[in-house]
Amino acid sequence: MKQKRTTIYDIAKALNIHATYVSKALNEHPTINQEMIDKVKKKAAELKYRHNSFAANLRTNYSKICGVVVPKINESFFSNAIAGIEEVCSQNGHHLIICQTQESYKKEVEAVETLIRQNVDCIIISLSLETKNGNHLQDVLANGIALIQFDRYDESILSFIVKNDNREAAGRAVKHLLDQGYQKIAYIGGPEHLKIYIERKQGFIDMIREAQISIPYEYTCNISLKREESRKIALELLNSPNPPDAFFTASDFAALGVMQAAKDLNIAVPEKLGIFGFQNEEFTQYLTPTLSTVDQKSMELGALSAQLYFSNLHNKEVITKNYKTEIVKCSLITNQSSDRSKKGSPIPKM
Amino acid sequence: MKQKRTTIYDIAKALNIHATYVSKALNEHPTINQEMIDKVKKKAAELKYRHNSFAANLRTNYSKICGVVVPKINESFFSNAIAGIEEVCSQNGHHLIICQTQESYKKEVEAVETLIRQNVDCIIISLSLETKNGNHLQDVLANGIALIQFDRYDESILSFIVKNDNREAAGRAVKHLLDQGYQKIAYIGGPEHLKIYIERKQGFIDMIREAQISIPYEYTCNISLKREESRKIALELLNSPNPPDAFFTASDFAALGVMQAAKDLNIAVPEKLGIFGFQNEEFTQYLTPTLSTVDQKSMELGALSAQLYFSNLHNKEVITKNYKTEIVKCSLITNQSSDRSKKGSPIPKM
DNA sequence: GTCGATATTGAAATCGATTGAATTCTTTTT
DNA sequence: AAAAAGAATTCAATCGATTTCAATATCGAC
Repeated sequence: MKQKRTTIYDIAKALNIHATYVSKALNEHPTINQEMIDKVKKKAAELKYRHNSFAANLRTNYSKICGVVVPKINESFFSNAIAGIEEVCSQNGHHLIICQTQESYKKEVEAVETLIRQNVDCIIISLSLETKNGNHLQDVLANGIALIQFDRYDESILSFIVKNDNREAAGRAVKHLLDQGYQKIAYIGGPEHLKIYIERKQGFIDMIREAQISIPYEYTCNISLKREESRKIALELLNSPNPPDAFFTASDFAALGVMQAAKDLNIAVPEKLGIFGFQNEEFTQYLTPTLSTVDQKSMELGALSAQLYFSNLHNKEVITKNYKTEIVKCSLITNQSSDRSKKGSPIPKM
Repeated sequence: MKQKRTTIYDIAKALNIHATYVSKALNEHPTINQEMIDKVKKKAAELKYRHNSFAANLRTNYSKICGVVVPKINESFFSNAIAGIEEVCSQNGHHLIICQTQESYKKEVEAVETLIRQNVDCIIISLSLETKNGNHLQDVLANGIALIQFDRYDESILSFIVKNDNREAAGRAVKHLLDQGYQKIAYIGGPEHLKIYIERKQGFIDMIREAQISIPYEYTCNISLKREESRKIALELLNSPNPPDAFFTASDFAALGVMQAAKDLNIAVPEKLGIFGFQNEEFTQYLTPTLSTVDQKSMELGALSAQLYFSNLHNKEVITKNYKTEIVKCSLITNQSSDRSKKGSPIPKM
């Protein structure tokens, strides 16, 4: 059985004043003089009083809780984003309920449902891979809950969007490969119902076009973000009559698969094959050779998402409908897997 | 402004019955017949009714929320533990509020305070490195909130404890090193106000004693879990007149530092130096050579922690005071860094 | 010393669901 | 047909904080 907690009534009784007064004192209501505020606070501490969020939230209809929905909390991109969100939220006296979708659409719908039920003030979400559209987010808006999408979003839903300059960053990564002398660059991307993968591919195409080179049709593939799949795809391409001399992938896990394929076939990286990933997973720096990747500034991305809530949506009487899309610029991390300048056996950075 | 939600009163009005009845129907109270239950549920769905947790929780004093406090959600040990906790909690209709302490005592106290305020039913915690004692957990118990400590615990606090067989697992790891022919094994551990580090060291000592070998005093060091620190310590030891031929460390990050030191000094691993870590961080499998480590079965550990709540503490009128300590057995992952059987240049597993 | 203005404090309603007791309605029993 | 038993439904109180409005106290001015 849970203990009965100290309430404002207990404090009121102890001080022989009215509970209303206690509430006001604790909230430092302007009509209460400082002396009383101190007195009440002292007694509250003495009686180990703790504000009961439920009662307050029921009355005010605000929970000071942000719901966060991400595919996996243990992918570093997301865990860093959460760290950013948490920092900003706790600065603003808000707490986090975190839900994981495991890339499942069904779990995502459930998570959103749960968060609405929990009466969160705001939902910060990154869609699952299975999610084909964001219609389930309409419910969030209908309940007057602030909505912010980051990284993986559906732009047809009215909300703030925080994303990377995926297209430009992809372009810069490909440019780097070209600058290193790679000519036949293959691309392994993700499912194209998600905008980010369209953009990354577009950046790849932009740069290939700009360099006025042409690549065979089979060099671009949109289906795989996972290690094993990418490994197979890379093996096939590398064994073909006209193999690529570099890979740009939309995920580090895909790049890892490519690296594995190169090892399988005893192809030297970066000498014979350049590899460039995307996402800056922690493991990229532990590989041999270390993997070049695009850092999405995930922590900043998360922090910015939360900031948008506090500066634009929080406590705003009328939600102004001028939703913006904020862009966080990626930075390139060029590691050994794409760096031909130091030829010969690379010395691990470690 | 947040929307006003549909309430049981709205449903009651629509069906011309009493709100109480709606509540009971939705909860499938035994005195309500099925026909009515269906009718009410149908109308509820029609009106997009959502149960308001706050109102219910205020009344019942139960929130169906478990608070989780961990040092860092982005260390794989913890994120896997959280995944295990989440699975069990969601199976039991509970949600998670997750707090990060960043290994800071102050943040840990705040997190616990916050969770009590949020009226969570249960707190599952793993202490921060800075935490010297668990006195702040006394408040949790005083509020009748169930308490479960895992991995890093203070045994003087009355609670369930879920931990690994640290001592035995450490012993097995050291045994493995001995079996591989290493004789001069050094140990790098963590701060000994945390029981787990005492235990791991104890396991190390047990096995050294059992093998009837002696090691110099300076071979054991308790101060470092971090990469850079360990690297320095390893460099010093390896440069000493009587260098160790193997390291057993209480954390993978420390092992990583040792590996780095070996590389700095051009010492072949595992030929000249064996390394064995602890925790099974994801990166261990991406290193060259791959790092041997102890898998703490973190997901099971988390799941078991949550299960203890549901099977022993949840809805129990009198909290029976026979708290138990549950042990989850670790499994050894012997990788290249300690495996002399395949001599010569190791082929990465990848 | 009275009036009015301002500063303090109190009363009462409210948020939405739950719960046990009370009431009404239905069915069975005699 | 009346009484008893049982099922279905409603009543009323409650959880703890907030908030609006009313009441009282305090102070200065004339």
